[in-house]
Amino acid sequence: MSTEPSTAPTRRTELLGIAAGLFAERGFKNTTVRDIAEASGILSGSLYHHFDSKESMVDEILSTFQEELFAAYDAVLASDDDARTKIDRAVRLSFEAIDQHPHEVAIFQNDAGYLGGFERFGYLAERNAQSRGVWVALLTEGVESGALRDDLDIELTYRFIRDTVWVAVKWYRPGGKHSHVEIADQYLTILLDGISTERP
Amino acid sequence: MSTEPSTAPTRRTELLGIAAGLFAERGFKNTTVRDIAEASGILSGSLYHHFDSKESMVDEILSTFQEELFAAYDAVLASDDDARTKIDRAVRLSFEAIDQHPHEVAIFQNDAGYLGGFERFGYLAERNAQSRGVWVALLTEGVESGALRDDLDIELTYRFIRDTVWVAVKWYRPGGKHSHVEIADQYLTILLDGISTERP
DNA sequence: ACCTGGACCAAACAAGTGCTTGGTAGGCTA
DNA sequence: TAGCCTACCAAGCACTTGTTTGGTCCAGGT
Repeated sequence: MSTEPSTAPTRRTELLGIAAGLFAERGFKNTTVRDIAEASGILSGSLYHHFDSKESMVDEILSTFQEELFAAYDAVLASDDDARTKIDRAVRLSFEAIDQHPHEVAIFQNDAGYLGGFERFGYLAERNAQSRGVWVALLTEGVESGALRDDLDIELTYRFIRDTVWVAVKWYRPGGKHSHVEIADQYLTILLDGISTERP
Repeated sequence: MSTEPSTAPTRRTELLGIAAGLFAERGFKNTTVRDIAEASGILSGSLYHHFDSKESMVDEILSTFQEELFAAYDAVLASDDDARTKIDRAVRLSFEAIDQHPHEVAIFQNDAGYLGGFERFGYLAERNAQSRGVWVALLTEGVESGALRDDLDIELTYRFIRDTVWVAVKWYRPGGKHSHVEIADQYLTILLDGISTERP
Protein backbone atom coordinates (compact mmCIF):
# COMPACT_ATOMS: atom_id res chain seq x y z
CA MET A 1 0.00 0.00 0.00
CA SER A 2 1.09 3.56 -0.50
CA THR A 3 0.21 5.48 -3.65
CA GLU A 4 -3.27 5.10 -5.07
CA PRO A 5 -2.34 4.66 -8.73
CA SER A 6 -5.57 5.92 -10.24
CA THR A 7 -6.25 9.62 -9.86
CA ALA A 8 -2.71 10.76 -9.15
CA PRO A 9 -1.83 13.66 -11.48
CA THR A 10 1.37 12.05 -12.60
CA ARG A 11 3.95 13.60 -14.84
CA ARG A 12 2.78 11.21 -17.51
CA THR A 13 -0.76 12.62 -17.60
CA GLU A 14 0.62 16.11 -17.48
CA LEU A 15 2.70 15.45 -20.58
CA LEU A 16 -0.29 13.88 -22.29
CA GLY A 17 -2.26 17.05 -21.68
CA ILE A 18 0.44 19.21 -23.20
CA ALA A 19 0.69 16.90 -26.20
CA ALA A 20 -3.08 16.95 -26.65
CA GLY A 21 -3.07 20.73 -26.78
CA LEU A 22 -0.41 20.79 -29.47
CA PHE A 23 -1.95 17.99 -31.50
CA ALA A 24 -5.27 19.81 -31.42
CA GLU A 25 -3.75 23.11 -32.45
CA ARG A 26 -1.33 22.03 -35.16
CA GLY A 27 -2.41 18.53 -36.06
CA PHE A 28 -0.71 15.27 -35.21
CA LYS A 29 1.63 15.01 -38.15
CA ASN A 30 2.52 18.65 -37.90
CA THR A 31 3.51 18.47 -34.24
CA THR A 32 7.03 17.22 -33.58
CA VAL A 33 8.19 15.42 -30.49
CA ARG A 34 10.57 18.33 -30.04
CA ASP A 35 7.59 20.68 -29.91
CA ILE A 36 6.01 18.60 -27.19
CA ALA A 37 9.26 18.35 -25.27
CA GLU A 38 9.92 22.08 -25.47
CA ALA A 39 6.41 22.90 -24.29
CA SER A 40 7.04 20.55 -21.38
CA GLY A 41 10.44 21.98 -20.53
CA ILE A 42 12.38 18.82 -21.28
CA LEU A 43 14.30 17.31 -24.20
CA SER A 44 12.67 15.27 -26.90
CA GLY A 45 14.42 12.04 -25.99
CA SER A 46 13.10 12.26 -22.46
CA LEU A 47 9.56 11.76 -23.71
CA TYR A 48 10.50 8.19 -24.50
CA HIS A 49 10.95 7.51 -20.85
CA HIS A 50 7.18 7.95 -20.50
CA PHE A 51 5.83 6.77 -23.85
CA ASP A 52 6.71 4.19 -26.46
CA SER A 53 6.19 6.49 -29.38
CA LYS A 54 4.47 9.61 -30.61
CA GLU A 55 1.68 7.40 -31.91
CA SER A 56 1.06 5.85 -28.54
CA MET A 57 0.50 9.32 -27.13
CA VAL A 58 -2.41 10.11 -29.45
CA ASP A 59 -3.65 6.61 -29.02
CA GLU A 60 -3.95 7.04 -25.27
CA ILE A 61 -5.48 10.50 -25.66
CA LEU A 62 -8.14 9.39 -28.10
CA SER A 63 -9.07 6.00 -26.72
CA THR A 64 -9.51 7.31 -23.19
CA PHE A 65 -11.80 10.08 -24.38
CA GLN A 66 -13.86 7.92 -26.70
CA GLU A 67 -14.56 5.41 -24.00
CA GLU A 68 -16.06 8.13 -21.84
CA LEU A 69 -18.01 9.70 -24.68
CA PHE A 70 -19.66 6.57 -25.94
CA ALA A 71 -20.66 5.47 -22.50
CA ALA A 72 -22.64 8.70 -22.34
CA TYR A 73 -24.26 8.08 -25.73
CA ASP A 74 -25.24 4.58 -24.72
CA ALA A 75 -26.93 5.94 -21.63
CA VAL A 76 -29.07 8.24 -23.74
CA LEU A 77 -29.93 5.51 -26.18
CA ALA A 78 -30.92 3.12 -23.42
CA SER A 79 -33.09 5.62 -21.55
CA ASP A 80 -36.87 5.59 -21.77
CA ASP A 81 -37.22 9.21 -22.83
CA ASP A 82 -39.26 9.93 -25.94
CA ALA A 83 -37.44 10.35 -29.25
CA ARG A 84 -37.37 14.12 -29.28
CA THR A 85 -35.92 14.26 -25.78
CA LYS A 86 -33.28 11.72 -26.65
CA ILE A 87 -32.17 13.76 -29.66
CA ASP A 88 -32.13 16.83 -27.49
CA ARG A 89 -29.95 15.08 -24.94
CA ALA A 90 -27.60 13.64 -27.55
CA VAL A 91 -27.02 17.06 -29.10
CA ARG A 92 -26.40 18.69 -25.73
CA LEU A 93 -24.10 15.86 -24.77
CA SER A 94 -21.98 16.50 -27.83
CA PHE A 95 -21.61 20.23 -27.28
CA GLU A 96 -20.77 19.50 -23.68
CA ALA A 97 -18.03 17.13 -24.81
CA ILE A 98 -16.60 19.89 -26.98
CA ASP A 99 -16.65 22.16 -23.97
CA GLN A 100 -14.94 19.75 -21.65
CA HIS A 101 -12.59 17.95 -24.00
CA PRO A 102 -11.88 20.37 -26.85
CA HIS A 103 -8.42 18.99 -27.58
CA GLU A 104 -9.56 15.43 -27.83
CA VAL A 105 -12.47 16.31 -30.08
CA ALA A 106 -10.27 18.46 -32.29
CA ILE A 107 -7.72 15.71 -32.71
CA PHE A 108 -10.37 13.20 -33.60
CA GLN A 109 -11.97 15.65 -35.99
CA ASN A 110 -8.76 16.62 -37.76
CA ASP A 111 -6.60 13.53 -37.70
CA ALA A 112 -8.94 10.57 -37.60
CA GLY A 113 -8.64 10.27 -41.35
CA TYR A 114 -4.88 10.10 -41.32
CA LEU A 115 -4.59 7.97 -38.21
CA GLY A 116 -7.28 5.59 -39.40
CA GLY A 117 -4.82 4.38 -41.99
CA PHE A 118 -2.84 2.55 -39.32
CA GLU A 119 -3.99 -0.79 -37.93
CA ARG A 120 -3.47 0.47 -34.45
CA PHE A 121 -6.22 3.04 -34.89
CA GLY A 122 -8.78 0.72 -36.37
CA TYR A 123 -11.03 1.47 -33.42
CA LEU A 124 -11.54 4.99 -34.76
CA ALA A 125 -13.53 3.64 -37.69
CA GLU A 126 -15.45 1.35 -35.35
CA ARG A 127 -16.34 4.27 -33.14
CA ASN A 128 -17.50 6.19 -36.17
CA ALA A 129 -19.79 3.36 -37.14
CA GLN A 130 -21.02 3.16 -33.57
CA SER A 131 -21.80 6.86 -33.57
CA ARG A 132 -23.70 6.52 -36.81
CA GLY A 133 -25.63 3.65 -35.27
CA VAL A 134 -26.71 5.75 -32.33
CA TRP A 135 -27.92 8.65 -34.45
CA VAL A 136 -29.66 6.54 -37.05
CA ALA A 137 -31.47 4.74 -34.26
CA LEU A 138 -32.56 8.00 -32.66
CA LEU A 139 -33.72 9.52 -35.93
CA THR A 140 -35.54 6.38 -37.01
CA GLU A 141 -37.30 6.22 -33.68
CA GLY A 142 -38.21 9.88 -34.14
CA VAL A 143 -39.75 9.34 -37.53
CA GLU A 144 -41.63 6.19 -36.49
CA SER A 145 -43.04 7.83 -33.39
CA GLY A 146 -44.30 10.72 -35.47
CA ALA A 147 -42.11 13.28 -33.78
CA LEU A 148 -40.04 13.86 -36.91
CA ARG A 149 -41.13 14.45 -40.51
CA ASP A 150 -41.35 11.30 -42.56
CA ASP A 151 -39.79 12.84 -45.66
CA LEU A 152 -36.37 12.98 -44.01
CA ASP A 153 -33.45 11.10 -45.48
CA ILE A 154 -32.15 9.60 -42.26
CA GLU A 155 -28.63 9.10 -43.54
CA LEU A 156 -28.25 12.65 -44.79
CA THR A 157 -29.86 14.08 -41.68
CA TYR A 158 -27.44 12.15 -39.54
CA ARG A 159 -24.51 13.54 -41.47
CA PHE A 160 -25.75 17.09 -41.24
CA ILE A 161 -26.17 16.83 -37.48
CA ARG A 162 -22.84 15.14 -36.94
CA ASP A 163 -21.01 17.66 -39.06
CA THR A 164 -22.54 20.74 -37.49
CA VAL A 165 -22.11 19.53 -33.97
CA TRP A 166 -18.52 18.32 -34.11
CA VAL A 167 -17.05 20.93 -36.41
CA ALA A 168 -18.09 23.49 -33.82
CA VAL A 169 -14.89 22.54 -32.04
CA LYS A 170 -13.05 24.64 -34.60
CA TRP A 171 -14.57 27.88 -33.42
CA TYR A 172 -16.00 27.23 -29.97
CA ARG A 173 -13.88 28.63 -27.15
CA PRO A 174 -14.68 27.71 -23.55
CA GLY A 175 -15.39 30.91 -21.66
CA GLY A 176 -16.15 32.77 -24.88
CA LYS A 177 -19.17 34.78 -25.91
CA HIS A 178 -21.58 31.85 -25.98
CA SER A 179 -21.70 29.01 -23.51
CA HIS A 180 -22.00 25.51 -24.85
CA VAL A 181 -25.52 25.41 -23.47
CA GLU A 182 -26.54 28.50 -25.42
CA ILE A 183 -25.01 27.06 -28.55
CA ALA A 184 -26.91 23.82 -28.06
CA ASP A 185 -30.12 25.80 -27.51
CA GLN A 186 -29.70 27.71 -30.76
CA TYR A 187 -28.78 24.67 -32.77
CA LEU A 188 -31.65 22.60 -31.46
CA THR A 189 -34.05 25.39 -32.29
CA ILE A 190 -32.77 25.53 -35.84
CA LEU A 191 -32.56 21.79 -36.26
CA LEU A 192 -36.01 21.02 -34.93
CA ASP A 193 -37.97 24.01 -36.17
CA GLY A 194 -35.90 25.68 -38.89
CA ILE A 195 -34.85 29.25 -39.41
CA SER A 196 -37.86 30.23 -41.49
CA THR A 197 -40.84 32.08 -40.01
CA GLU A 198 -43.36 30.06 -41.94
CA ARG A 199 -43.66 26.55 -43.14
CA PRO A 200 -44.39 26.22 -46.83
CA MET B 1 1.17 34.49 -82.74
CA SER B 2 0.88 30.79 -82.25
CA THR B 3 -0.41 29.20 -79.05
CA GLU B 4 -3.29 30.79 -77.23
CA PRO B 5 -1.87 30.73 -73.72
CA SER B 6 -5.16 30.62 -71.83
CA THR B 7 -7.16 27.41 -72.08
CA ALA B 8 -4.38 25.12 -73.24
CA PRO B 9 -4.29 22.00 -71.05
CA THR B 10 -0.60 22.30 -70.39
CA ARG B 11 1.54 19.91 -68.46
CA ARG B 12 1.64 22.50 -65.73
CA THR B 13 -2.13 22.40 -65.14
CA GLU B 14 -2.06 18.64 -65.35
CA LEU B 15 0.51 18.48 -62.57
CA LEU B 16 -1.51 20.96 -60.52
CA GLY B 17 -4.51 18.68 -60.77
CA ILE B 18 -2.54 15.69 -59.57
CA ALA B 19 -1.12 17.71 -56.69
CA ALA B 20 -4.59 18.96 -55.75
CA GLY B 21 -5.85 15.41 -55.54
CA LEU B 22 -3.04 14.37 -53.22
CA PHE B 23 -3.25 17.48 -51.07
CA ALA B 24 -6.98 16.92 -50.67
CA GLU B 25 -6.57 13.27 -49.78
CA ARG B 26 -3.58 13.39 -47.44
CA GLY B 27 -3.27 17.03 -46.47
CA PHE B 28 -0.67 19.53 -47.62
CA LYS B 29 1.98 18.87 -45.02
CA ASN B 30 1.53 15.17 -45.32
CA THR B 31 2.02 15.09 -49.07
CA THR B 32 5.63 15.08 -50.20
CA VAL B 33 6.95 16.42 -53.47
CA ARG B 34 8.09 12.90 -54.16
CA ASP B 35 4.49 11.72 -53.81
CA ILE B 36 3.37 14.26 -56.37
CA ALA B 37 6.21 13.40 -58.69
CA GLU B 38 5.59 9.67 -58.47
CA ALA B 39 1.89 10.13 -59.16
CA SER B 40 2.90 12.17 -62.21
CA GLY B 41 5.44 9.66 -63.45
CA ILE B 42 8.44 11.95 -63.06
CA LEU B 43 11.15 12.65 -60.47
CA SER B 44 10.67 15.11 -57.63
CA GLY B 45 13.28 17.55 -58.87
CA SER B 46 11.49 17.87 -62.20
CA LEU B 47 8.55 19.53 -60.47
CA TYR B 48 10.74 22.55 -59.90
CA HIS B 49 10.91 23.12 -63.60
CA HIS B 50 7.20 23.99 -63.44
CA PHE B 51 6.81 25.48 -59.97
CA ASP B 52 8.87 27.55 -57.58
CA SER B 53 7.97 25.51 -54.53
CA LYS B 54 5.46 23.16 -53.01
CA GLU B 55 3.81 26.17 -51.41
CA SER B 56 3.32 27.91 -54.71
CA MET B 57 1.41 24.87 -55.93
CA VAL B 58 -1.25 25.08 -53.22
CA ASP B 59 -1.23 28.81 -53.60
CA GLU B 60 -2.17 28.58 -57.24
CA ILE B 61 -4.72 25.85 -56.59
CA LEU B 62 -6.49 27.76 -53.84
CA SER B 63 -6.36 31.30 -55.18
CA THR B 64 -7.68 30.28 -58.58
CA PHE B 65 -10.59 28.44 -57.05
CA GLN B 66 -11.46 31.13 -54.53
CA GLU B 67 -11.59 33.80 -57.20
CA GLU B 68 -14.20 31.81 -59.06
CA LEU B 69 -16.20 30.95 -55.96
CA PHE B 70 -16.47 34.44 -54.57
CA ALA B 71 -17.44 35.90 -57.89
CA ALA B 72 -20.44 33.57 -57.73
CA TYR B 73 -21.28 34.62 -54.17
CA ASP B 74 -21.11 38.26 -55.13
CA ALA B 75 -23.52 37.65 -57.96
CA VAL B 76 -26.07 36.19 -55.55
CA LEU B 77 -25.61 39.00 -53.08
CA ALA B 78 -26.03 41.64 -55.76
CA SER B 79 -29.14 40.08 -57.28
CA ASP B 80 -32.61 41.44 -56.60
CA ASP B 81 -34.06 38.15 -55.43
CA ASP B 82 -35.82 38.11 -52.08
CA ALA B 83 -33.85 37.03 -49.00
CA ARG B 84 -35.11 33.48 -48.90
CA THR B 85 -34.24 32.90 -52.53
CA LYS B 86 -30.77 34.34 -52.05
CA ILE B 87 -30.11 31.98 -49.16
CA ASP B 88 -31.42 29.13 -51.23
CA ARG B 89 -29.10 30.07 -54.08
CA ALA B 90 -26.08 30.53 -51.82
CA VAL B 91 -26.54 27.10 -50.28
CA ARG B 92 -26.96 25.42 -53.65
CA LEU B 93 -23.96 27.30 -54.97
CA SER B 94 -21.83 25.88 -52.17
CA PHE B 95 -22.85 22.27 -52.67
CA GLU B 96 -22.26 22.75 -56.37
CA ALA B 97 -18.74 23.98 -55.64
CA ILE B 98 -18.11 20.86 -53.61
CA ASP B 99 -19.33 18.81 -56.52
CA GLN B 100 -17.20 20.52 -59.12
CA HIS B 101 -14.08 21.34 -57.12
CA PRO B 102 -13.91 18.77 -54.34
CA HIS B 103 -10.13 18.86 -54.07
CA GLU B 104 -9.92 22.60 -53.76
CA VAL B 105 -12.65 22.71 -51.14
CA ALA B 106 -11.05 19.89 -49.17
CA ILE B 107 -7.67 21.57 -49.16
CA PHE B 108 -9.16 24.83 -48.00
CA GLN B 109 -11.18 23.03 -45.36
CA ASN B 110 -8.30 20.97 -44.00
CA ASP B 111 -5.25 23.11 -44.42
CA ALA B 112 -6.40 26.73 -44.29
CA GLY B 113 -5.53 26.83 -40.61
CA TYR B 114 -1.99 25.68 -41.14
CA LEU B 115 -1.38 27.65 -44.32
CA GLY B 116 -2.90 30.79 -42.85
CA GLY B 117 0.14 31.01 -40.61
CA PHE B 118 2.26 32.09 -43.56
CA GLU B 119 2.18 35.65 -44.88
CA ARG B 120 1.76 34.38 -48.36
CA PHE B 121 -1.61 32.91 -47.51
CA GLY B 122 -3.01 35.93 -45.76
CA TYR B 123 -5.74 36.07 -48.37
CA LEU B 124 -7.25 32.93 -46.90
CA ALA B 125 -8.25 34.81 -43.77
CA GLU B 126 -9.54 37.67 -45.88
CA ARG B 127 -11.66 35.28 -47.90
CA ASN B 128 -13.02 33.81 -44.70
CA ALA B 129 -14.06 37.25 -43.52
CA GLN B 130 -15.57 37.94 -46.90
CA SER B 131 -17.59 34.74 -46.74
CA ARG B 132 -18.83 35.65 -43.29
CA GLY B 133 -19.82 39.05 -44.62
CA VAL B 134 -21.91 37.50 -47.36
CA TRP B 135 -23.78 35.17 -45.05
CA VAL B 136 -24.33 37.70 -42.30
CA ALA B 137 -25.73 40.08 -44.88
CA LEU B 138 -28.07 37.44 -46.26
CA LEU B 139 -29.29 36.35 -42.84
CA THR B 140 -29.75 39.91 -41.61
CA GLU B 141 -31.75 40.75 -44.71
CA GLY B 142 -33.79 37.62 -44.08
CA VAL B 143 -34.65 38.59 -40.53
CA GLU B 144 -35.40 42.21 -41.39
CA SER B 145 -37.65 41.26 -44.25
CA GLY B 146 -39.60 38.95 -41.98
CA ALA B 147 -38.65 35.82 -43.88
CA LEU B 148 -36.56 34.47 -41.00
CA ARG B 149 -37.33 34.23 -37.28
CA ASP B 150 -36.18 37.22 -35.30
CA ASP B 151 -34.91 35.17 -32.37
CA LEU B 152 -31.98 33.86 -34.42
CA ASP B 153 -28.43 34.56 -33.35
CA ILE B 154 -27.09 35.60 -36.75
CA GLU B 155 -23.48 34.81 -35.91
CA LEU B 156 -24.22 31.31 -34.65
CA THR B 157 -26.60 30.60 -37.50
CA TYR B 158 -23.92 31.61 -39.98
CA ARG B 159 -21.45 29.26 -38.38
CA PHE B 160 -23.88 26.37 -38.38
CA ILE B 161 -24.63 26.83 -42.06
CA ARG B 162 -21.02 27.28 -43.07
CA ASP B 163 -19.92 24.22 -41.11
CA THR B 164 -22.62 21.92 -42.41
CA VAL B 165 -22.21 22.97 -45.99
CA TRP B 166 -18.46 22.85 -46.33
CA VAL B 167 -17.71 19.84 -44.17
CA ALA B 168 -19.88 17.85 -46.54
CA VAL B 169 -16.81 17.67 -48.74
CA LYS B 170 -15.51 15.02 -46.38
CA TRP B 171 -18.20 12.53 -47.29
CA TYR B 172 -19.71 13.70 -50.56
CA ARG B 173 -18.61 11.72 -53.56
CA PRO B 174 -19.47 12.91 -57.06
CA GLY B 175 -21.48 10.21 -58.76
CA GLY B 176 -22.46 8.68 -55.45
CA LYS B 177 -25.85 7.81 -54.01
CA HIS B 178 -27.04 11.40 -53.69
CA SER B 179 -26.46 14.17 -56.21
CA HIS B 180 -25.34 17.53 -54.92
CA VAL B 181 -28.76 18.87 -55.85
CA GLU B 182 -30.53 16.28 -53.71
CA ILE B 183 -28.23 17.04 -50.82
CA ALA B 184 -28.93 20.75 -51.16
CA ASP B 185 -32.67 20.01 -51.27
CA GLN B 186 -32.54 18.02 -48.06
CA TYR B 187 -30.37 20.50 -46.24
CA LEU B 188 -32.48 23.47 -47.24
CA THR B 189 -35.58 21.68 -46.06
CA ILE B 190 -34.03 21.03 -42.68
CA LEU B 191 -32.45 24.44 -42.38
CA LEU B 192 -35.55 26.40 -43.31
CA ASP B 193 -38.27 24.28 -41.76
CA GLY B 194 -36.60 21.94 -39.28
CA ILE B 195 -36.82 18.19 -38.82
CA SER B 196 -39.70 18.30 -36.38
CA THR B 197 -43.29 17.61 -37.42
CA GLU B 198 -44.69 20.37 -35.27
CA ARG B 199 -43.60 23.75 -34.13
CA PRO B 200 -43.73 24.24 -30.36
C1' DA C 1 25.45 3.60 3.88
C1' DC C 2 23.47 1.34 0.07
C1' DC C 3 20.55 0.96 -3.54
C1' DT C 4 16.58 1.23 -6.39
C1' DG C 5 13.53 3.58 -9.62
C1' DG C 6 11.79 7.67 -11.70
C1' DA C 7 12.81 11.69 -14.39
C1' DC C 8 15.74 13.61 -17.25
C1' DC C 9 20.08 14.96 -20.31
C1' DA C 10 23.50 14.79 -24.18
C1' DA C 11 24.47 13.05 -28.30
C1' DA C 12 23.72 10.69 -32.00
C1' DC C 13 21.35 7.72 -35.81
C1' DA C 14 18.81 6.58 -40.10
C1' DA C 15 15.22 7.90 -42.75
C1' DG C 16 12.80 11.34 -44.89
C1' DT C 17 12.10 16.25 -46.16
C1' DG C 18 12.08 20.41 -49.73
C1' DC C 19 14.94 22.02 -52.95
C1' DT C 20 19.28 22.83 -56.13
C1' DT C 21 22.47 21.86 -59.67
C1' DG C 22 24.23 20.44 -64.04
C1' DG C 23 23.08 17.91 -67.64
C1' DT C 24 20.34 15.53 -71.66
C1' DA C 25 16.85 14.15 -75.18
C1' DG C 26 13.80 15.62 -78.54
C1' DG C 27 10.81 18.62 -81.00
C1' DC C 28 10.19 23.20 -83.21
C1' DT C 29 11.66 27.12 -85.77
C1' DA C 30 14.76 30.21 -88.30
C1' DT D 1 22.15 22.78 -89.89
C1' DA D 2 22.07 25.47 -85.93
C1' DG D 3 19.90 27.18 -82.13
C1' DC D 4 16.45 27.17 -78.70
C1' DC D 5 12.92 25.62 -75.56
C1' DT D 6 10.26 22.41 -72.93
C1' DA D 7 10.35 18.57 -70.13
C1' DC D 8 12.78 15.80 -67.76
C1' DC D 9 16.80 12.89 -65.15
C1' DA D 10 20.56 11.87 -61.76
C1' DA D 11 22.66 13.06 -57.89
C1' DG D 12 23.10 15.37 -54.10
C1' DC D 13 22.72 19.02 -50.11
C1' DA D 14 21.11 20.88 -45.79
C1' DC D 15 17.86 20.23 -42.69
C1' DT D 16 14.17 17.98 -39.89
C1' DT D 17 12.04 13.96 -38.36
C1' DG D 18 11.09 10.01 -34.75
C1' DT D 19 13.74 7.25 -32.08
C1' DT D 20 17.80 5.03 -29.44
C1' DT D 21 21.55 4.73 -26.26
C1' DG D 22 24.21 5.40 -22.22
C1' DG D 23 24.63 8.11 -18.65
C1' DT D 24 23.41 11.56 -14.49
C1' DC D 25 20.78 13.37 -10.64
C1' DC D 26 18.15 12.63 -6.68
C1' DA D 27 14.36 11.42 -3.46
C1' DG D 28 12.86 7.52 -0.67
C1' DG D 29 13.17 3.06 1.28
C1' DT D 30 15.96 -0.42 3.88
